[in-house]
Amino acid sequence: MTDSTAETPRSPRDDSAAPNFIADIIDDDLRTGKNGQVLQTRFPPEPNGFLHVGHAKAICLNFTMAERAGFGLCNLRLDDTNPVAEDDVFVQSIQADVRWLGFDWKERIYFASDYFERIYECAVTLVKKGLAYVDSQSPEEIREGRGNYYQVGKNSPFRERSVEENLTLLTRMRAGEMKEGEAVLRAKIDMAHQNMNMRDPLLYRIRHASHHRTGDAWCIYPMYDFAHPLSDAFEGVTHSLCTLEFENHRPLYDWFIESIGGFQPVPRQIEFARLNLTYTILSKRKLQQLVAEKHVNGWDDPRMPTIAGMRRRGYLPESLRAFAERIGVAKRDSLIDVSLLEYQLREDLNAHANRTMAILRPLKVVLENFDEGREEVFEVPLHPEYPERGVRRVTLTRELWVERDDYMQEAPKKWFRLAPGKEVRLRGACLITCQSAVHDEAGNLIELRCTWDPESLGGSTPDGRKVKGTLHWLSTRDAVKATVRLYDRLFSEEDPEGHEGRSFLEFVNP
RNA sequence: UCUGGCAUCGUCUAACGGCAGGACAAGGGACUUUGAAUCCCUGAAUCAUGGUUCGAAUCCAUGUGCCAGAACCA
Repeated sequence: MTDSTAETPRSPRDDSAAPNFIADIIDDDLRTGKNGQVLQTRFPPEPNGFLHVGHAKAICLNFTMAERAGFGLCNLRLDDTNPVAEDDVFVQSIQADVRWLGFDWKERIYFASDYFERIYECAVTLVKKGLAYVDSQSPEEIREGRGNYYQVGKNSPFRERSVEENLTLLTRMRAGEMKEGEAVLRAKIDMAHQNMNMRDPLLYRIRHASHHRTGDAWCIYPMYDFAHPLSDAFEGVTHSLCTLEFENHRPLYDWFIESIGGFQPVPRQIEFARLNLTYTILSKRKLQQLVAEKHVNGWDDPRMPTIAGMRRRGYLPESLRAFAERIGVAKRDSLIDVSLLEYQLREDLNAHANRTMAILRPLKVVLENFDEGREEVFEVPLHPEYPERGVRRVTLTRELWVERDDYMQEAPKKWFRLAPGKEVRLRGACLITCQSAVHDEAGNLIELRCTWDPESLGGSTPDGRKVKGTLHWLSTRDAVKATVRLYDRLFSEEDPEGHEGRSFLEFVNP
C-alpha cells in the first residue's frame, strides 16, 4: 500500500525529447533555415470531452518537439468549430489536464472561434478567386454527387454560379436568412479527384445553434478541413502534428494554404500513429457513451483512461510523460501493451510513495501469549530505500488484522505465509506462529490463534532462523477504516471468489 | 475494383548501404523485514520473391498482408 503524496526524489522535468522521424524533419528544417527563427507547434483538441492518455502522447509530442530549439513554442488551441458538440466544461478540463501534465502554453491559448471573422474573410477571398461556391443542393444530393471510391463524382448544378451571386448568397447565409441544410459553401476543386477529400469539400455549413463562446453571433460554422490549416497559419505554426487518419486530408490542407496565399511561415502537416493500448478504450465516442449511460461516475472516474481519471487513480504526470517518451513516435499502427504504462507508473510510484500497511479483506489474529492491554510500539521506515524520509510508528496489540489471503488451511509446498504451524514475520514487529484456526458452525473461518516470539522484537531473528514470509498487519485497536470507494464499487457487485460483502472493507493504519 | 499510408523479437522501438541493439513482456537464478524493489542470466525479429552492390532491414521491382478514406464530425 502506498501514499503518493510524498515528495518526489526526481526532477519533475528530466526527460528530453527523444529522436523520432518528426524530430528529424524539424531538425532538417532548422538546419536549412526553412522557417527562419520560428519553430511553432500546437495542441488542438476539440472541447467535446475530457482528454485521455492518447491525448497525453500528442501533448508531450507537440510540447517536446517545440523544445528542440531554444525559440520553439507550443500553443494550446481549442478547435471549437462545431457548436453542438462543445462545452466550456471541457475547455476547463483540457487546460487543467495539460497543466497537470507539466506543460505551459503561457498566454498562448487560442480558440478557433476567435478566428471566425478571419476565416470568413478567407472564404470570401476564395469566392472572389472563383475557388468557392454556394451549393444549394440537399445533403443527400451532395452525398450522391460525390461519387465513391471507384466512381468519380459529378459537378453540382450550382457549381458555375457567378462570383457576385456566390457573394450575395454567402452574405445571406451568414445573415441567417437560410435554414440549416439549405446551402453550404464548397471549395471548387475537382469532382473527379481520386482523393474524396478533394471533391469540392464543404467549407461552411449553416447551424442555428448557440456556440459556447460566440453565442449567437454566427449561424454558419467552418468545417475542420477549412478552419484547421487557417488557424495554423494565423498562429504561425510551422509543424502541424496530427494523427494518421488525417493523411488523406493533407492535400486539402495544402490546397487551402496555397489558394488563399500570403502565409509566412507555411505550415506543414505531419502525421503520426495515434496511441492504442491493450485492454483500454481510447475512442472519445465510446468514452462519451460510458459517461452518458452512467456506466462510470463521470469523465474523471478513476476507472477511466482519461488524464483526469488516471490522476484520481494515483498516476503521476511524470509517469505519463516518460511513457509517451518510451513508446516513441512512428507512422505504423501500433498497439502498446498496457504493461509498459504500468511498469512506468510502478517505477515512479516505487520511488515517490511512502509505505504504509493496509488490509483489504481482514482476518482476525489473536496472539494467545500476548497480554491483554499490553502494547509494543515499533518504528518502521517510511521508505525502505530512503531512510532519510523518517519513520512511522505502529503498535502491536493482542488482536490484529491480517489479510485473509495470507492464510491457507492446507498450504502447498512453497507457501511462506500463514498456515497451521507456520511461522511468519509481521512486518516491522515480530515473528508469530499459527497455532490453530477458529471456524463457526457453518465452517467459515473466524480467526487465527497464534503465538508471538518476544525475542523477535522488530522482526529480527536473534537465533538466525530463516523466516521467508513477511506480512502486512494492523492492530484492531487503532486500524483506521478507510473504505476506498473505487474498490468498493469494483468488487461489491461481482465477487468472483465468492467472498462475503463485509470482507471488502479496507483498513489502513494511520 | 479506387486513392493514400505502413510492414524489424510476443509488444513498442533503434540501426539512415557496413556487427540487427534497447525497453516491456516471458523463462531462469541471486538477494531481500512488502512473494515488492534491486541485481544477474536466457530465449526471442528484418512480410515474401527477385534485382542492384564487395556488402541490403535500409536502394529498385513484383507480390502479399494490415490500417485509413465515400459526416453539413474532428
